[in-house]
Amino acid sequence: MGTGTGTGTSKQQRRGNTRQRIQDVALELFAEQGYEKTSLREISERLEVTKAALYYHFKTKEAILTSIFDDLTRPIDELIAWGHEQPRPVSLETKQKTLTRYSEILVDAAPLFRFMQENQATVRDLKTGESFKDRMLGIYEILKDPEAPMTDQVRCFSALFTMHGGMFVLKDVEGDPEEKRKAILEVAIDLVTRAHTGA
Amino acid sequence: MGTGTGTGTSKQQRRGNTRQRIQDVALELFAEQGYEKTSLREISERLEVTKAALYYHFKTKEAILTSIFDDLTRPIDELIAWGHEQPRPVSLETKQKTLTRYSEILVDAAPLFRFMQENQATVRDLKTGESFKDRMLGIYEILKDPEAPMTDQVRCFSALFTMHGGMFVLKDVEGDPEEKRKAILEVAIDLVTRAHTGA
Amino acid sequence: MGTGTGTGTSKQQRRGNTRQRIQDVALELFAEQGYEKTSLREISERLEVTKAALYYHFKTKEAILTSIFDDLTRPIDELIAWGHEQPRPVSLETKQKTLTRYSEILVDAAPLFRFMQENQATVRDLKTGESFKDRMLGIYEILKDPEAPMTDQVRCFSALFTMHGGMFVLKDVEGDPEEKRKAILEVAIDLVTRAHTGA
Amino acid sequence: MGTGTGTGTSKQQRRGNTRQRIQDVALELFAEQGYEKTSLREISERLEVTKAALYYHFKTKEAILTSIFDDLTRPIDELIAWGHEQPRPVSLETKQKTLTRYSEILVDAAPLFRFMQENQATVRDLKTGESFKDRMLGIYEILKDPEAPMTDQVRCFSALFTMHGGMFVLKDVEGDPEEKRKAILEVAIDLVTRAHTGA
DNA sequence: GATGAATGAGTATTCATTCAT
DNA sequence: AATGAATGAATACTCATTCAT
Repeated sequence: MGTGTGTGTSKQQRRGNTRQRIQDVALELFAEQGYEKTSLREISERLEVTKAALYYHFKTKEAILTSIFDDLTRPIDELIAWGHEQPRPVSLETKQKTLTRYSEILVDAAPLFRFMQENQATVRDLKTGESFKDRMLGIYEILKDPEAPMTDQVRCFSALFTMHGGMFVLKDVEGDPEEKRKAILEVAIDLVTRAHTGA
Repeated sequence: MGTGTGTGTSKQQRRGNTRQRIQDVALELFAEQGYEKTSLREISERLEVTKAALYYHFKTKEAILTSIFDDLTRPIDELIAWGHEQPRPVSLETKQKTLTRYSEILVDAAPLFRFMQENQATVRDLKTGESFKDRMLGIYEILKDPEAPMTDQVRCFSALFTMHGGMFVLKDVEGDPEEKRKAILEVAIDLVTRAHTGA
Repeated sequence: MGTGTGTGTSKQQRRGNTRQRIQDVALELFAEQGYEKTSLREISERLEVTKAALYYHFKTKEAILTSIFDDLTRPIDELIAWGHEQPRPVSLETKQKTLTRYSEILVDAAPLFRFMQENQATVRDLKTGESFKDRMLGIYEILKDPEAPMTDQVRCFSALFTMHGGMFVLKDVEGDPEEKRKAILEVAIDLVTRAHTGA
Repeated sequence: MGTGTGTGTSKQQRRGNTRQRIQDVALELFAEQGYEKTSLREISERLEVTKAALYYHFKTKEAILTSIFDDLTRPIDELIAWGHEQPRPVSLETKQKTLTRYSEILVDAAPLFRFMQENQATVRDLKTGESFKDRMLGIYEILKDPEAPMTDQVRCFSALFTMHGGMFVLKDVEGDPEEKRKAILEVAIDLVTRAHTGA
């Protein structure tokens, strides 16, 4: 279904979508080696353009990163917005749905999340980074019950950590990826359910 | 009966413990700003010595980091060793004890763990980093039951993530630190217990 | 009709030939002070560009040196190629011609050869250095007669050493340069002739 | 006849001859890698002493080199002195004897001469270096005949170059070392003889 | 006769960024 | 839409040397 007839990406095809290609390659490298350790030279070499070309499309190195975040965090923002529109107190069903959708988002944006987890120190003082923590707290707001005891609050966080961490460490464990994702989701939902019902 | 009456550390006092001081300052800065973003210039300036002095005590920048790890990961290695000596199948009690001790270790070496969590991308390709993952899997080995269903395997990982993540994110939540630590530990133990009993 | 009427090189003129200028200045300094003792700072200062500019044109310090060699050793390679195409056994005439041409090459690339002679220790473990020895042996291959007694073999080497050494030490002896070069060439040819005829 | 009974050099043995050992190791390394590229750290590590110890025995790095030269160039100075005492005009016999003795000196101090040849650029601006050139000219003074034509002057230099160069390049040629040395000496003597007789 | 600790000046190299074309 | 050429500031690291002990 591809438009190209030859192998690889022809110069023709490349025209007009360089911006996108920069983002793709950058994310790939950032995730692989970390933000600091990835240089613009590396990115431009892999794209077979000059460093200066990157500056035509983005004002700074940080702007490349930020733009990637912007594209990919939109679904999360929508999820948060949706959650916050739901009637209070938040129903168990809504919480479960939130986790389910979050799990899907996580899979779709896996490289970005991997990057975020592994580069917190760097990302922390990017404006974008700030908002990541906020987003996590945004999801947490949907799940938590302010009246519940501390252990149940922890359970809600735990559900989130389980999903974040699980995505990347379970690679080292045998088993079918989709099955693993489901198991992770199940544990997360279980945690939140128990926090909700106070079981 | 200390010799110094004034404030600050006199040059006298400093003699002989420079190595230790380098490690302290380095960890502080690494945790604050990340490994890559911390330069040897910064470390040496804060210590009021020259960069070259750092090189008298450590062969490379990485060696500074490694030496800090070596000192602080010993307790974990001991815990793993102890766990692996316990009779198989591992009793629930042993698992609980493991988590409890791990929790204490985590608190003691908090800055190091914060650093590790936030600099995974960097730490990954340090030999030392390698071994961190191994250590986590080492603890996991004690907790897990290879026969148990996938969800229970996930619960064991979840317990670990909860402890790691909890330590640092709960800062942003109100409440007494010690109480929070206990709540985290409780949730972790609960997860492992349920995995163990298959409840 | 040059654009500059004043002394020195205008910035206009310099554009586009920086690479060449780096090579010129570098060779000059390398020959004057040795490779190790010449720093990139020195080169860049003399060129009135920044050190980073050097790195735009050459990947490393060694690459500067290598590039100079590449340009200047081509004539030698051509001479060797020519020599090896000649019918065997090599005629005396061919040998004499080889020395004559070699002598001219030596004069043209005098600073480079001076540099090589005086920096053998450094140049030795550069790939480029390797090939210098090979080149010398390449010329030697044309001159030598494998059946001849050891003394005659030595005479052939001696002819080469005489030319190499002569170029630089005879500076300290009175007399017209061109005349001296001719005398050197004559002695070299004489050595090879005697080796050839077994006189 | 050695005093030690064990293998290797015991600490006992080492006492009192550290100065000598420094010179030995230094020359070895200087010859191997060049003067600039050999650091005092390297020397001290190979000797299993501290860098500071070197400074107990020698005022500077250059002083180590100079001291080595002083020890080893004495024979040459004696040869020159002897040569200059001979009646003028210098007889052919004296010239031949000079070359013969020079050849022996060269073999004895081979590493030093190898070093000198390969590090001329470095050695040039050491006071010691100056004197090396002077020494070579000193030998040349004995061999040359100021009235002789330029080609014969060149022959005398050529004899010297042949000996210097020959020592090190003939390594790459098959044959017995002693036999090669003799062949080299023979060629050198032949050159000087022809210069002397004007053949 | 030597060490432990440190310094000051230097090195090659890399990076994000700029700008005229 | 992109390049070629360059910069300024930084970085990790090395070296010869010093000096109190």
